Amino acid sequence: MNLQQELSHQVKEAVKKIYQKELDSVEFQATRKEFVGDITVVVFPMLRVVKGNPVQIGEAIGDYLVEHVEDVKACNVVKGFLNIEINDSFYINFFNQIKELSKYGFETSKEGDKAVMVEYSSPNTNKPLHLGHIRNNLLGYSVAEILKASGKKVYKTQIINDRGIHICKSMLAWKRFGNGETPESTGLKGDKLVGNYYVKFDQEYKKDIAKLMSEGVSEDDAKKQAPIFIEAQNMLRKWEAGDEETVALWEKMNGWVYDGFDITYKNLGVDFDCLYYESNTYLLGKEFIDQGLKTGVFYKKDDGSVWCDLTNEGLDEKLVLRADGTAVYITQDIGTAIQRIKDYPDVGGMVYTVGNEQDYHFKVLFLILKKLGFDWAKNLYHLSYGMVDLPTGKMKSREGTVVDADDLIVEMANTAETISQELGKLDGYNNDEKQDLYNTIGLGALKYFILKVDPKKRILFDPKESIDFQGNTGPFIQYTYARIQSILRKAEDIDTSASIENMVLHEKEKELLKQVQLFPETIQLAADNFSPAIIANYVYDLVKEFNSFYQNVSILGANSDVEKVFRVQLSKTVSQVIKNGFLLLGIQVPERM
RNA sequence: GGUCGCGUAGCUCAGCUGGAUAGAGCAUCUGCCUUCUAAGCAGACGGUCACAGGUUCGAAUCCUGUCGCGAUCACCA
Repeated sequence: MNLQQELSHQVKEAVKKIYQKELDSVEFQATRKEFVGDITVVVFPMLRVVKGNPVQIGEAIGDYLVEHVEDVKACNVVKGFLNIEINDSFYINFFNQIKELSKYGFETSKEGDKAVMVEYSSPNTNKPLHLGHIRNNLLGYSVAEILKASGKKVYKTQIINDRGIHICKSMLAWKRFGNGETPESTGLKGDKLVGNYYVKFDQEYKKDIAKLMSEGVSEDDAKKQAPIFIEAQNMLRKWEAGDEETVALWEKMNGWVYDGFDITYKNLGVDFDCLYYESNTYLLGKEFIDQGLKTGVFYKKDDGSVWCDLTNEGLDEKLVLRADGTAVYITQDIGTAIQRIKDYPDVGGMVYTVGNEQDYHFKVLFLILKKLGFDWAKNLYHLSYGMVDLPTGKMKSREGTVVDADDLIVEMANTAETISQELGKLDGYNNDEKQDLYNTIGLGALKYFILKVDPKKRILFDPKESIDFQGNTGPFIQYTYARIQSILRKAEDIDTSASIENMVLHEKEKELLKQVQLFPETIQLAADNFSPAIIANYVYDLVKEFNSFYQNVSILGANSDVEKVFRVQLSKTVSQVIKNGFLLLGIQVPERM
């Protein structure tokens, strides 16, 4: 039983003894800084059961607690708030218990538990990754790590959109204008090279449209009649028919793109346990349409098209199979979801990391899967996130108004380098070590910048205003970690496992311990809400608290040996929590900076 | 037009599922490096929580409506 449960129980006992009334719950909150105490019981809700003056009731309960609960040192009542002071020994006991756990706060999955599959990234293979993909990747990766830490078994996956008209556009433009260029011949990253031809296609397409329109064709018709567009469609048909030359070209260019993506993923520090390719899954799902027709989940219109009526659920009617019998996007998604459960029978739920522009799509998809009767369908979650917009508006690959992922990563490291050199604290590091550090810091700044905001809020990114390295930022937190490591290097002779007894805690020490105590429940909260932002904000609060301690209390210069040992141990524990918290965000911490 | 999301300090964001005088960072201003790394600390300034109603002991938080911004409503993906 933890302290809050114990107090809750005792408050109920107090009410029973004093007022002969039963309380079904007790409301707690952290005591605000301006009042004396550590934890506060809110008396107001009790007034429904116990009639009387809240101050008097609070005082009566307080007296009872002081008498009956060992860890309660004293109580005071302000208005309807019963502030409880907890003995230092309680915090010290807690500290002795957790200080040597390397993964304090993390749960491990139990044998037989259902796993969660987290899908993220899922790019098209016709262009390089940009800042929008970065948000997707960081969110998906981090949520997967948080779920793991909360005690779930997790598979990270993605579905690679490797087929379709967009790929054919790049292929066609390369074929026509590429002169046999390759990543090797140009020195370009494969995804960049292919992306260039996607842009090239769009330019030619626009020329075709303009030409047709000058001949009096309407814009809509021109878009459909443009010769280069028609040729791209032909190419898609050839691909679907398995035309050897087309498939070979497709494989070659996709290969270039994958090589490029691999580098970006590696630099970003994200990974996957299994991959799905649309070229393998785009025909899936049709068999389940028949099944749904039989059970009445779907119905067929006269033209042969198949629909799902969701009007009772407040949505529209949704097409699930075209009149010509071909699959649409959602058909494929139905099939892929089912396929995944077949491939990984221990999976009991899935998380889809996809932008909020697809909110409606996933609402419909989940509803249909439920109607089809899959029991895991209730455990599907759309991790919907806001777009990353530029001051000029939306990013568009075709128009070149994107913040390229690789470029941004390099830029962040360069900024880190500039700042590091100005501060000049890296004597003794060789060039490789320095470059590593710049990457760690630059990436830390970028990742924290994106992950600290609530996923569902959109992010405005102004390339002209560089991402901060001070205040509520990744580097600020990394810096605190590095400072602690510096202390630990100087305190090598101190026994970090020695048990602490009979200490009087400094106010800053107690505040730190309270914050450390919150880590386990913070992980659970972040997992329940699929929100890395909760972890980011927690670590920030912890670090602020530590810095205040660090600046106001001397660690190595403590008055007594006991205090010195305790403070070193406390610093070490805090640094461990920082490191593990940041691990959940996919951010590394440096030994020096 | 229907549906969904968002609106908190000049800017960027917290605010734990209803609790005390709404908190941080950036920016501006004031102090603190002969003592553990100043990417830091201590402080000042800054608010009609979009607006209007409602629910109750109590609302930034829950409900309704209005306004603003965004997304979505394809036999596209």
